[in-house]
Amino acid sequence: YERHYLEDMGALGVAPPTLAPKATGNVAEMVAMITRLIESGNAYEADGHVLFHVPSDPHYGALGRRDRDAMIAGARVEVASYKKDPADFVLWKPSQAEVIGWDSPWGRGRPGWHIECSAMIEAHLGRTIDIHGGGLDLIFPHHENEMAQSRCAHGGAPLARYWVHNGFLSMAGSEKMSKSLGNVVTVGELLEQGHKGEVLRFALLSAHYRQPLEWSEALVAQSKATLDRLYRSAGDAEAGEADEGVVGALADDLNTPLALSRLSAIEDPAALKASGALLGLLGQSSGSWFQGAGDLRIDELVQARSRAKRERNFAEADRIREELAAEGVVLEDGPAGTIWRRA
RNA sequence: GGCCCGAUGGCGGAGUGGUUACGCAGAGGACUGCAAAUCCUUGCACGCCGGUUCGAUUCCGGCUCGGGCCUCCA
Repeated sequence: YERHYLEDMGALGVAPPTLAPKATGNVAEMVAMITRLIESGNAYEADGHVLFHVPSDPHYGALGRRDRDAMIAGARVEVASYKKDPADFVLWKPSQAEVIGWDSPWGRGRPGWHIECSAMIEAHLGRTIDIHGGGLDLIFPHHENEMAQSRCAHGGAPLARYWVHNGFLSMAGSEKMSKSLGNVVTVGELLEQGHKGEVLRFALLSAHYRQPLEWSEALVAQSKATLDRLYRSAGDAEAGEADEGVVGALADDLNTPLALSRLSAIEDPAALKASGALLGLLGQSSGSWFQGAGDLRIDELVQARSRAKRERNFAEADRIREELAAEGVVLEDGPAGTIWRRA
């Protein structure tokens, strides 16, 4: 599963992570953090569980911008009897014999969801990190709780300086894409359908990360058409200086749609190449973009057609062009001869 | 029910208190043996109702619609 994920991300031009810790390998760190939270009075043991005591943290609720009363008033789930406060959440819970578990000062059990992240961030990145990302749906409770745990375990030091939450991808005409609804389209499937990873990347970048994005065939087609044009105008130039407009758009909270639109205004191919690189685009040669690995048979057919054209045998020339069109190859006659590309 | 976010032309999407991008698709023209590509021209919008303002797509309030969350699991 992890391998597929990394392959898909690679196809989209996403850089691989330098560090990918696993929760199961960091249980000791979680236990240590929970112990500290108990010592500092922010957590307590009850009925085999260890719970974070929300009222002990005066800053709780800042991220999700909700107050405690609203949270409690809106609660849909029964409050477990062992909680001191309805908002308290689990740091450690007991495991039955058949469930995976680790030994701890509170008996055999497993960590709660939120503490995993807090402990691994502390262990691998330090107390305060620059940017913490995640989906919009994780703001509450997950990130709120992570923040609270780390803040209280670190004497008030914030967990992250900036929070970046992305909007959802949805399928045209349906609700949010989710495995349980069965309306997913995977990167792997799209690649198998013949879509290029770079096209998918462009499509994903076409909406601001905070906005929802509705996935559709039309979106993919538009992205492909736009990239085709950009590749034509970039040609095989060496990357030069990136365009200031593109840099400015990205510097403004990663405004990728604006950055993409500014790509279209760049006339200098070297600047276009460099600016595209900032977005992870236009990295291929125009030859590999339009023709892929190349094809000798197509080259020969194109030459045969050029001969026919020279003899003004347009019927034969058109026949060859249509034959190639049928397999998705488009010909363009220019002053320097005929070039071909895959549609 | 509570809280939060969004609503821009056929489609994607930026942005703004007054002249509003850009891309894709469309239309017309140039070019071409015909096309393709390219270039030129061109039509098309700011959910609804109020308010503030000389003026609102932009600010405020309400409404409608869409999306997310409300401590079960991760």
